[in-house]
Amino acid sequence: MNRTPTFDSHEAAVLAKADFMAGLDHDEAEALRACATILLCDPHAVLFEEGDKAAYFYCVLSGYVRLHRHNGDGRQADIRICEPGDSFAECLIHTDETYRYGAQAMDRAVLARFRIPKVRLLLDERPRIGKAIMRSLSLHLISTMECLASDRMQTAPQRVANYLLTHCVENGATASLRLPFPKNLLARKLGLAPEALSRAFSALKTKGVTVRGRAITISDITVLRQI
Amino acid sequence: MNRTPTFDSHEAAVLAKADFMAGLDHDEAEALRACATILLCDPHAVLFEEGDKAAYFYCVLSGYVRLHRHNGDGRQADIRICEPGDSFAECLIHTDETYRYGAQAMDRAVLARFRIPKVRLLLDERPRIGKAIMRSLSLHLISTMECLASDRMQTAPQRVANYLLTHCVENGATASLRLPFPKNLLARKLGLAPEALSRAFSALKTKGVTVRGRAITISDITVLRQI
DNA sequence: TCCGGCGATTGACCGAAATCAATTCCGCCA
DNA sequence: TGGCGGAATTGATTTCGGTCAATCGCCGGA
Repeated sequence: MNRTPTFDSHEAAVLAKADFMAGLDHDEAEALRACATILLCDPHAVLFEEGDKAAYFYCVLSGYVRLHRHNGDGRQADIRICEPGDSFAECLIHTDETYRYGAQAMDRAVLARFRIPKVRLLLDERPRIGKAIMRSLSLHLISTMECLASDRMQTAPQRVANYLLTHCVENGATASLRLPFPKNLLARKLGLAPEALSRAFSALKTKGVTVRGRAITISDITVLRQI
Repeated sequence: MNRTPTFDSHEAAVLAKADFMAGLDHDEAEALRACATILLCDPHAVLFEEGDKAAYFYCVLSGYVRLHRHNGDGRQADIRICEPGDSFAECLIHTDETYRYGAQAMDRAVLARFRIPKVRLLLDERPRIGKAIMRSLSLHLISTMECLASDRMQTAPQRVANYLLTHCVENGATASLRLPFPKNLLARKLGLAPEALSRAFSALKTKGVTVRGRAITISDITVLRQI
C-alpha cells in the first residue's frame, strides 16, 4: 500500500460523482476533499479488520473492496462489494470508534480515505456536507435492506436475474451487459457460493440468458422480469 | 387508526430516549416533537405499503411494527421488527419520495409520526438535529449489516443464541430474559419460519437453554457463547 | 369446569444451496 | 504454439431450513 499526494483526473471525476458529494458546491466539495488522502492498494490488501479503531472512512476510486464479517468458526460472509464511486464506513462519523466489519481490497484498488476527526469538525461548520453524507447513508441503508429482503425471499436464479435486469443496457426487447468484476465477486455480492452462481446462470439459459466469460446477453427482458 | 393530540408521560419518555433524539437539548427536542402527531393503531393496521408516497417517518412508542417487502409471487420477507424507541423511514428525509417497504402494526401500537417536509425545514435551521438523525441512520445501517451477515453465515440455533446473549440479563454464570413479543415475531425478526425457531430452541436445550412460554433461562452463558 | 381457538410444537417430507471433488475452460506467458 | 495456473463449471452428496399437516397446550370466555 502506498500513498500519492494527488488525484489523477479520472479519479477526481469518480470522487466528484460519489453519493456523499452530491449537491455540494465547489467550496464544500473542496473542503471535504481536503480531508482525504489517496491510497493505492496491493491486491488483497487488508484495509482494516473488524474491531480496529476507526480513523478513516473511504471512497473507492477504482478497483473493488470487499466488506465482510467473521464468525467464531472460520466462516466469513461478505456484506457488500464496493465499486468505484461507493463509500464505506461513513456510518462511523457519528457513532462509535471501531470498525464493525473488515475491509479488503481486490485488484489494485485506488481509494480516497477521509480522516474522520477532520470531517467531524468540518460538519460543524458546513451543515450541507452533513446533509450530503446523510443522503449517502440513507441510500446505503435502503440498499442493504433490499439486499436483506432478497436474501430472505428470493432464490439464487431470481437474485441473479434481478442483478442482470438492474445492470444491463436495454436495446429494444434484448439487453446486454459486461460484468465489471470476476464471477466469484458477483457470487459473494449476492451471498452465494461460486458454484451456486454458476448453476443459477445455467438455470437462466432457458430464459434467454447467454453467458460467455464476462459478457452476458438477454434475449427477452420481459421473460426475465417475471422472475 | 386514530389520533390523539397529546402524549402520555410514558410515551413521552420512550420518545425522548429514541436514537434520533439523543444529544439534543430541550429546545431542539421540542422543535422536533412539534413535527409529530400521535397515532393509535388497530392490531394489524397497515401504516403504508411499498411504493406509497412518503409523507412521514415514524417512531414506535408502544407495541411493534413489522417492516416487510413483497415478491412478485405471494412471498414476503420481514426486514425489521421495530420495538418501542425504534424509528423507521427516516432514510426518506433526504432521499426519494416513496416508501421502499411496507409497514404493519402489531398489537395496538402507538406511534409518533413526523411530517417529513416539516422536518426538512427544521434541519436547515438546526443542524444539530441532522446530526442526531444521522447517528440514528448510522446505527440502523450497522445493525442491518450485522443482520445480513448473520443471515449469510449463521445457522438458526446460532442466530437464536446470539439473540439470547444480546438481550438477556446476566446473573453470574446464568442469565435469563423474557421475550417482549410472541415467538412468531421473533422468528420473523431472525428471518426464520416459526417452526425453525421452535427447533432451534429445542436444539439449544442441550446447551442449557430452558424455554417456558416467553420466559427463558440460560444455565451457562459461556457455553452459549461458543455458539 | 368445559370448550373453543390460537399459538407453539413435532413429525414427515422436500427443495435450495453449501460443500467437496473432479474436470474443463480460458488467458497469459514462455 | 504449447503449457501452466487460476477461475469456472459440473457432478455427487449433505445439510439446513421451508412447507404441510397433525397435535398439543394454554388462556379466556361461556
